Amino acid sequence: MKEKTHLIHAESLNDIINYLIYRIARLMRYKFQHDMQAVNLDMTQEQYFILFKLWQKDGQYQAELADGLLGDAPNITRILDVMQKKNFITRKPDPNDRRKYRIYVADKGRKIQRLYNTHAPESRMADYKSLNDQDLTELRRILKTIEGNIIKQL
Amino acid sequence: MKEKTHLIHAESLNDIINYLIYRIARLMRYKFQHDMQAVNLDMTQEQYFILFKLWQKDGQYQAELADGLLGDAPNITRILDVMQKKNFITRKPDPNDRRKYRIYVADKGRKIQRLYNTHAPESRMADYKSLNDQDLTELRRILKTIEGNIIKQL
DNA sequence: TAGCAATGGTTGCTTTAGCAATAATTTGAA
DNA sequence: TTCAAATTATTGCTAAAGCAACCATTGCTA
Repeated sequence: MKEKTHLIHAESLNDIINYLIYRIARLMRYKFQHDMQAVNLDMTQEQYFILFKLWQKDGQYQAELADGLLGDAPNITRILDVMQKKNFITRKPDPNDRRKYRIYVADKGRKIQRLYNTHAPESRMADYKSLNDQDLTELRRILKTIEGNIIKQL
Repeated sequence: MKEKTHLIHAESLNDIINYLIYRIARLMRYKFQHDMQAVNLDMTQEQYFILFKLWQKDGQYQAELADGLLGDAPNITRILDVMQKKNFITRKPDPNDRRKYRIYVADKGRKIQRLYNTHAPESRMADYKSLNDQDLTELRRILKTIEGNIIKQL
């Protein structure tokens, strides 16, 4: 028993990467929610991700939004339901294919874009304090590698 | 405009670290679920985290389990409800303080410990393919740094 | 062209997660 | 000692997430 691969047999829960990721994902979500409330916005992180996608390309189909691992179709349906009620987005039926809906950013969705860009950076910045650009590049590389590995196994 | 800090103003959603973490957390959770089903176990990742904590120290109070960022008290209550129904754990009232309950691993919880240790490693290993020990040490360091930074802001 | 498979989206069910409020017990302070 | 404050756990509410089943529409093919 010389081979103690700490890849897997972590002694403590705190060294298990799944657990680290799980906790940090929750923390980020939690902090996001509170940052939003601080600027009087009732928006979740997931809703923000969808808005971000729409800012990049407006009028996407729901199926497109569900791609990129943002959840399955039912999940998107329900998140959009909430976002529509809040006037973040609008659904417009596609004239060429009556099964489809195109999703557009609505008034409040635009307002959020401005608000977020002016208020969020300082708070976001603090999350990465004492880490340099190389650290974050490394982080991205490693996370994307793991993501790719997992997807390959599904 | 020379200062393009890619810390914050990521061009693409895929470079935003929150999003990367969010997606990978979901992927891991998803994969965990399916790995469990492959060995005929109806257990979620969260339930596993709680079991892991109990394997390390049996008979913890619910409040202790809620610590370490495993969710707030109501969340733990409900997860334990499910785990109790499945005979993963048992709740025993504390004789010294009638508000408290001690949580113990039950039969099926032990069985899972054995099963998981025999079946999971290969699958878990594949997640980190093409990453070496130094990468993972770096990953832990960076994630823990971010976690610390976020906690400081709450 | 008639029928069947595939596609896009929705609805119902369960679990996780956070918030607020509540109940029961213990602690602490006047 | 008595009464208020803190602690422990629970319940109700809403949102997110995965699964299965479903409906309407489109596309394909026999």
